[in-house]
Amino acid sequence: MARPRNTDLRRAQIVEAMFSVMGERGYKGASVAEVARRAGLAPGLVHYHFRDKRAVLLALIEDLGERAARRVGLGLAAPPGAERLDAVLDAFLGLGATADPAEVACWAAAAVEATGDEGIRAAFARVIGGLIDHFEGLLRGAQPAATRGEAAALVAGLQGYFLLASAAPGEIPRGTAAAAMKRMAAGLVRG
Amino acid sequence: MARPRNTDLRRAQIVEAMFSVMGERGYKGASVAEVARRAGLAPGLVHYHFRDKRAVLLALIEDLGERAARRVGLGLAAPPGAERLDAVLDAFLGLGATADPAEVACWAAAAVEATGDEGIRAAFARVIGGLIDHFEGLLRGAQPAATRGEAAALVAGLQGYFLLASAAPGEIPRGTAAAAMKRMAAGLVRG
Amino acid sequence: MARPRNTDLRRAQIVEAMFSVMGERGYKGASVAEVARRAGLAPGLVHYHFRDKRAVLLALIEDLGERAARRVGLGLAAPPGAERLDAVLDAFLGLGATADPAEVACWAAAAVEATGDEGIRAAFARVIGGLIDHFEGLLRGAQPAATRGEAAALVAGLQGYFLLASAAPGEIPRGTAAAAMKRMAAGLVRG
Amino acid sequence: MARPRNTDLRRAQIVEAMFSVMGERGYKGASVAEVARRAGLAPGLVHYHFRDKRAVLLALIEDLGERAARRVGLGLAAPPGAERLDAVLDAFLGLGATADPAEVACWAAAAVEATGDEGIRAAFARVIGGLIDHFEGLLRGAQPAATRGEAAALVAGLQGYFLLASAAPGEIPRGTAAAAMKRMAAGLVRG
DNA sequence: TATGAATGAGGCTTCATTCAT
DNA sequence: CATGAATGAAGCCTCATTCAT
Repeated sequence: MARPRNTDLRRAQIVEAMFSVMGERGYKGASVAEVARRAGLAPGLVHYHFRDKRAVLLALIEDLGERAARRVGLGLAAPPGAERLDAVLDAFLGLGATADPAEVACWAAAAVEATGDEGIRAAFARVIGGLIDHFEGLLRGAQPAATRGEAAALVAGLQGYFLLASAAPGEIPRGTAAAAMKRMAAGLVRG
Repeated sequence: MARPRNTDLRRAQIVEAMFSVMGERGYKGASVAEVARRAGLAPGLVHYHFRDKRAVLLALIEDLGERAARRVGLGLAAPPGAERLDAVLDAFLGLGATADPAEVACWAAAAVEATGDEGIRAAFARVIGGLIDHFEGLLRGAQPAATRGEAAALVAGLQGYFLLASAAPGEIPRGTAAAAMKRMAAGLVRG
Repeated sequence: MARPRNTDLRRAQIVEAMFSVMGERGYKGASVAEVARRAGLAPGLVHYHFRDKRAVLLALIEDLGERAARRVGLGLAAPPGAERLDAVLDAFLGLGATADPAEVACWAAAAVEATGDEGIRAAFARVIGGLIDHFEGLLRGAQPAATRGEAAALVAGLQGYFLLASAAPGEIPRGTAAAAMKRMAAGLVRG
Repeated sequence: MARPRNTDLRRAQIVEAMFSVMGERGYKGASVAEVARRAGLAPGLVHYHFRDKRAVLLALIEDLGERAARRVGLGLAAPPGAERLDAVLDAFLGLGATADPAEVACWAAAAVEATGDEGIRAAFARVIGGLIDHFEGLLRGAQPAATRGEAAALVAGLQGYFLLASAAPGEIPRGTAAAAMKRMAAGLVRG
């Protein structure tokens, strides 16, 4: 007897739905009702598995970090050094087939919420910090004198690229701007 | 009676207040009542001078463009070429004393709204396009072969810097990351 | 131009409606929507004039205090001393035509909320304290050695009478129990 | 399998938990989930053992009656007459070490619910009636001409004392007001 | 009996917008 | 132009109750 626990599954479903809705409407615009609907769940269930809407955002921010880590992972097949950095940048810039408008928009929406909320900011900063860590390693692989500040600038560049790709797509033609982004990164490597 | 028209003054007050509130709480979080309060006006007056809240955002986006143009103007005192580009970047990165958290946060909040609204997106894109124009000229001044895609990447980098400075300030130490940002720009110039 | 302020009127209407609804259903059972309906107002208006539902309760508690003071006032026509105490007790016990089920039930409902909320408790205590003050004076008028503890016991007795008249009316036949209540009070006066 | 029946135990646990929670938050504020948690049971179990939340309240009211009867019992060790009445009053007024905030608050919360619900009112009235019976006997033991109305007034006084001790403790100093309460009771006995 | 997930109604509150003055 | 009250639609959240296991 006793129902089997399925909280992890449900939480994942809800975060996924929040990901999708927030990508379209931002955090405030993502109503809990709509998130539940898109997850195929009853409205009340969201609050059974999460304390409140904010907790869903926190979980989503973790999830964004994992998605980013996966993208980094995609590039690790390449040989170390400049080539590997290049491959990872490709994975992020979506030169391949991995571009995802929702993911891109979620980063921006999460950042906006982070601005006004201490706790969100901390979670967001942790994830961004992890991303910078990854890029610091990649940069060092190509240029041993690379600094953390440079890795941070690189991550900022990617976030900005995401931001504009989402908010002013016409002005940021994915191909050419992405190529220029890589050239900027190359500037760091050459020192 | 011929009461002197003061619509322009009022509109500016309201946009300024929106700028301030939205910098703290985002667009959806900026209630009309709070905007009015911060402008020192009665709530009803906002809708006398603007059709709706969205119209205030549109006006604010214009305003952000003008603020950016002013920053560009700050650098025009420098001699043309690499030095001028450098001076303008300084003005944006706030290496001088011009950093403004509200401005930075407003860009991100506006971008998020642009994602989900055709009209906002168009206005935002126009302003971003104008900014890219400016940087395209600056880049060309330093390196005649520079492309619009490179200018776009540069603007994206600045926006990303703003985003993270606002959302994860601890991870983006203003000094070192800003310096790296300039080095990235230099990479573009050297081609 | 400019709308005339009518906040005081509206607040009074809302408190009156809360008085009525809460007398029937208790505080938690008194939904803001029902309170608004009974006041003939739109639901949102309650929160325009009061920060939240709790603030309405606080205002209502003040109001209960004023209603009680008015009852005390009714007895002040009687000559000082035992007669005046007697007249005030009559006013409270509703031996006359002043019994009001809602008032009686509101006292109990307010007391219950006071139990679990520091701020409500403070407001409730202040009003009860004022009532005790009145009765202390009345007791002293009849028996100079009377103490505040005796006044407190008398007020407690009245509150208990209200409570049971509201919750177990069949067991507290208004006439005979009220008479006994007065006899108990008389016991205090004789010392 | 013949699992041993434990319904009575479970019901008692649940009533005890309701007693505890309701003493802090009132009836409406006592969520079934919190009651279950405090009973150490799963939420669903409450509705297995009770038709609904209201049924728990009805059981709790019975329980309050039994607690009161036990307090009366405490005083029965004293010799009949005025002394016994005195002892019972002591047991109720908590002059000894038996004061229990939850019990006191539960009486008030139950009374409030009784106001708006026929069935609850009946159950509450029955318990109050039983209490009045006890006090009628006690009063008669001390003063043969005592009436039921006097017993009712006495019980009302005790309930009011409970009410204020719970809702405005600062205004009802337990010691002196309790002493005055006893003096009021004495007034009845002397007739 | 027991578990804990699921449901859906309803409550409080916020807020863009309208309107009488 | 200006004021500030008024409206009503959502939105977030809680919770009694049901149900599959």
